[in-house]
Amino acid sequence: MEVADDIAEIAALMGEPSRATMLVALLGKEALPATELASQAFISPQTASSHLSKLVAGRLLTVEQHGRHRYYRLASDEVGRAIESLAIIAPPPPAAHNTQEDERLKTVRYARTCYDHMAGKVAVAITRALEQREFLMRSGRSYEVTESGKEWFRNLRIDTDDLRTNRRAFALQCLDWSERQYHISGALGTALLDRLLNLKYI
Amino acid sequence: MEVADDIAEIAALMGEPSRATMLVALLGKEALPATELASQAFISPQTASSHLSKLVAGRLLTVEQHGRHRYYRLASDEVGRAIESLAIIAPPPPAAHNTQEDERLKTVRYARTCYDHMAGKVAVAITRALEQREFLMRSGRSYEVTESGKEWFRNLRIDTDDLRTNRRAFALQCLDWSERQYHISGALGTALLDRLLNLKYI
DNA sequence: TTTATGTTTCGTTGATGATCGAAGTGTCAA
DNA sequence: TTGACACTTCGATCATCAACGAAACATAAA
Repeated sequence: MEVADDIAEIAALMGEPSRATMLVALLGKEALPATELASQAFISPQTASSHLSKLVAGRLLTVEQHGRHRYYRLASDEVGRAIESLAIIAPPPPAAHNTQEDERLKTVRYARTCYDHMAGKVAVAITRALEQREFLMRSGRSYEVTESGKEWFRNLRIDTDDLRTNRRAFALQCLDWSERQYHISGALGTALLDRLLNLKYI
Repeated sequence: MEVADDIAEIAALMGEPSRATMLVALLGKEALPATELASQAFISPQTASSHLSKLVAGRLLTVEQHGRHRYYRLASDEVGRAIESLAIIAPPPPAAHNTQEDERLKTVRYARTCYDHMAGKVAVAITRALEQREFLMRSGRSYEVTESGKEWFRNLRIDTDDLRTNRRAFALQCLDWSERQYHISGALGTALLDRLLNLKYI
């Protein structure tokens, strides 16, 4: 199995805790120097160097030399997506022990655009608020907009009837790995995000 | 890093060649017994048993006992998606040595529904055909439907103007890992697939 | 130049884990 | 009951690889 070996190679690179930590660290930031990554993973610079060179050889990271620093970043969006897709399968809700959460993790969670649709704390919060005010209702795997919801969206100059024409991608529930909660994606989510960005709410 | 450890655990499970082979084998089929998986991975039943129990413990697979057989299957669509997302990052196009391709691989590639949108050989072939007849034109990251294309779709009772109302998810290019080619996804792709399934073309 | 800092290479150690033989349990068929 | 088959558990072997100390290299500031 040619393909399986390729997959195994990539997965093995991500399957080592120190490397996984560095990769996740790079999910949030744009690029980080080797020393910073080493300290985040609690390993010595030598060990980090070894890991990083493997990640580069495996095409998961790219390097850029600036003076005596070497800045590492994810090689592509696909790598980021792959890491997220693994996070989604991770163990079920960790039994709510929110006490003193990791600060870096918060940064990642906060207002992450998630490439195409809304995600992260903002999106989840907005979605929950919309649900509580009964502007949005869950319906199987997607959301329905209520009458009062239509009006609310209209105030934001978002025509839900217009978007709805294509029912399929209208307002899907989308599992956000960092919050492990559902939020809206699809056409409605994108329209909402665009609008909020225009209004500079975010 | 709580999250990173979770990711590492999942990735480590996928990062062992024998396990990866079994997972990929399950991507195509619905469910397979332990012995079959063992032979596909070229390992003894004992070793396979060990791997499979780890995959079940890691929530990547589920088991179902039928008589003296145990049928394993992917635990969820998310697991399938994660495996695919890893395959996408795999080494660049393997330099076209199509001679005598693995038979099982072909089976996976053929007419794979890819959960939500069209994928696999059929979808790629259809998409390319549509492009060649100039029913479809690439435009950045999405596709545009030409005038002659509109008519062709209308014959299939697919109203492109209707779908187009929501421009965003209308007809995205979607990279299929098994073919490493772009094909259509989004509203148009789904509508086309539904129609073809109804007409029993597939 | 000297000194400090960022990073790599080398060599060794130690732990983890894949593998299979041997032996066991459970299920089906004769 | 007696086999045959599907699968698991146990135990031992063996290879892989993460980790760091030591040393080297490279760049930048003193």
